[in-house]
Amino acid sequence: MGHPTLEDVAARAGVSRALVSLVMRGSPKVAEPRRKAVLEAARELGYRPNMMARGLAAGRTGIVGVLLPDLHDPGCAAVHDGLADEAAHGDVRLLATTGRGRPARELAALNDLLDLRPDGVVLCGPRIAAADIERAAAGCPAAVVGRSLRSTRVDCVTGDDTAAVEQAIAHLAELGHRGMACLDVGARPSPLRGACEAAGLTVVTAPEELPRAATAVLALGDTTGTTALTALLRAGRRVPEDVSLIVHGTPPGAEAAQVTTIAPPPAELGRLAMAALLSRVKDGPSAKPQRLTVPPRLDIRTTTAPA
Amino acid sequence: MGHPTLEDVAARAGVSRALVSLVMRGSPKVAEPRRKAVLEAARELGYRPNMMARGLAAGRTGIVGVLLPDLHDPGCAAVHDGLADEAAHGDVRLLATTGRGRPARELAALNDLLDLRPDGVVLCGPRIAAADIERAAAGCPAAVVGRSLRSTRVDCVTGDDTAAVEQAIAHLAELGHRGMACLDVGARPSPLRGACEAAGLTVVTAPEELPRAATAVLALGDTTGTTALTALLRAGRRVPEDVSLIVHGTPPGAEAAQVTTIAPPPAELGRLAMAALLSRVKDGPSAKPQRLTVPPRLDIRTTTAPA
DNA sequence: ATGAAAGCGCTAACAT
DNA sequence: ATGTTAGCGCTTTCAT
Repeated sequence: MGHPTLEDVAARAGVSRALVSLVMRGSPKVAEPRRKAVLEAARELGYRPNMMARGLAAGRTGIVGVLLPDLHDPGCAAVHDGLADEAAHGDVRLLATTGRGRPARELAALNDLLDLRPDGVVLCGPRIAAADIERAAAGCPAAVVGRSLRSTRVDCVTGDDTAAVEQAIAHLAELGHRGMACLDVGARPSPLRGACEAAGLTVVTAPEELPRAATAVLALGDTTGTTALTALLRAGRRVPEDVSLIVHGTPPGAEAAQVTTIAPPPAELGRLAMAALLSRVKDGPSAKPQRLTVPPRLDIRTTTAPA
Repeated sequence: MGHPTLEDVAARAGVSRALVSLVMRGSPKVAEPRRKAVLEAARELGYRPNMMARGLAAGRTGIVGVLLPDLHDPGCAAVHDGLADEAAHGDVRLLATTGRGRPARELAALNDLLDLRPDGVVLCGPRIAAADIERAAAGCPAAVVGRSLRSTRVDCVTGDDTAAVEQAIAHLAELGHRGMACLDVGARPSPLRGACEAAGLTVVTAPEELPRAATAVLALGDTTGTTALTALLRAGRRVPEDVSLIVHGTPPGAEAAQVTTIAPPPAELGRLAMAALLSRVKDGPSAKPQRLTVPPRLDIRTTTAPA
């Protein structure tokens, strides 16, 4: 035989199925002796509720699906932490799928998630078409982190990129730097590149291309954050004596390597998104979508110093 | 109304429910005109199969649950890639949960996974008790990556740690290094530390503690990998001129930073684990457990040079 | 090749 | 406080 069912537990405890169901869901209206007996029987049999059956019968699954573009992105990991923290407040379990870098797979992963009939979905930095997101949101409460959609039903939580660039530049300017450059390694151009150019920064895509005159650099991108530091150091330029470095993003090891960073706190983004989603799940589709913008946080460590 | 059901599709296409079910699962024994009509109707209604109902009725869910200790671990991300690659060969969807660093939460996450009645589960570097793993494996095919269990039903795939240390030391020795040290930053001591000590390496837990005499260091741990490099560089020691560095693990940016690494290829671990699991799913619990050990791979980049 | 009918394990409304 | 019952949406024999 496979897994024991509610019925098995009921038989062993000498009660009805419904009573067991009540006990399993922690209903307060079951007499103590009965409850004890039921729990005991369940334990003895090694019973575990079947979420498939429960979800089907209840019309809600208690699942919140999380779509991640890629597990390698440390920013997404931090967002997920925030999601999980906040999810603890609701009666909800997080289940993650990933697109592994390809939009097509991301869409497939999202569809797999939706087939589970989750109570809601969170899309982290989705690369799929806006129309696909909108379609998903039509059938299931949805929140998006790190991308701003014009939508009537999706909650969006994003960092304030322009402010981030401005603050980074301001910090460097305050330290007396005049020659600043922006380093955007990474396969695709960072969404921040535009803001950097607008702010008058020279943008280069490799450390060697940095103008010698630059005494300060703003590096873009989570994954390439500490890479910029090592590249600089190995090129024989001392940091921060010769050149100051600010990284935009939340690279792993930034703290250990003591690099100054600026970024919207990713866990905060996650927390806000989950909070918005949970309230949307509670209030029904009526709730009007929230569009939250989180200010960046500047963590001054030891890679920035006076010019 | 909520989501359209099989019945809705059947009604619209003017056929029976069973026929639609066959079409949805791609059965070959449905006449072409009918099939077309059904698919058309499904598309028009925006039908999506309900996995809860399907899983309940079919007795299998097509889900493989993946338990990750922590999304921040780049090694686990790579393992997951391998799992996903191999999973594409089976008719299976990956769903991930995480313990976020705490064994208690990891166990909870595992239980949530098991409640879904997955066709199988993969545990990546689990920190929970062996008994808990064994219990899980009793009800559901299970594979473990990165930890070796003595079990009659769990497949285990691990890297060969001793060989890794040996090869790292051999590589350094070949380059003429005699003073070698091992750097094990990280909250908990690395499982490799023992092997390093056994090999006669001095183990220190902070870069400053490295003996000046050491001309080569073996750094342990995925997350702290490039950290070791920056710490060395910023301490004014040139790499590899003054000191050679090998990192054990798969730190993000290792390639970009050109650091020499040694590690079992994590994606390979994942691929093997999923392959083992899928064959176990097919063959039933009868299959005897596989215990696979993957040899390390040495990636010589630019942080190691002759003494 | 297609349809009819019996569940899968559970919840929820109702009855007692 | 506890039991009865009718589904939830689907798969799967078994007829036809």
